[in-house]
Amino acid sequence: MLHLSTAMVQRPKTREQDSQGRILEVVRRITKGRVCSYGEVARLAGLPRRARLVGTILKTTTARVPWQRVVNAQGRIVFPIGSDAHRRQRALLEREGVQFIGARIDLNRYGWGSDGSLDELLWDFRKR
DNA sequence: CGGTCGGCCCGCC
DNA sequence: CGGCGGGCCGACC
Repeated sequence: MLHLSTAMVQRPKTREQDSQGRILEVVRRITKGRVCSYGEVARLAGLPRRARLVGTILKTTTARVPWQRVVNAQGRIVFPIGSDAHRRQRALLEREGVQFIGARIDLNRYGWGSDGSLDELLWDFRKR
């Protein structure tokens, strides 16, 4: 399991960097074959109501994180259907076993949190 | 189901 | 400092 300290190799100085670190840390932990919404990632990172920031960070970061596992609260890829980005994200998700119904993912089935690893995350955060 | 409307809050002019 | 818009969200029609 990834230890928290490994994700913080570069200690954040500003609040912005801190937020970014926390968000990327949560995204990194989303289990393969699961998805999580922007808003949920924000909440888990301790940044409620910052869904848009999650999007901004995923767009700009160069860090290798499983960005494809973040979708909107309706279980849909945010990129326009037909765009390269949309196809790319969908292909990555399908490759890890996530099924689509039309353009939608059933969050009750593939939403992160129904597989136990989320409990580990919360436990880790509580220990800090 | 799809469309709109605020609300959100920071990042970037 | 003031405005604007974003890989969003929930409520509502």
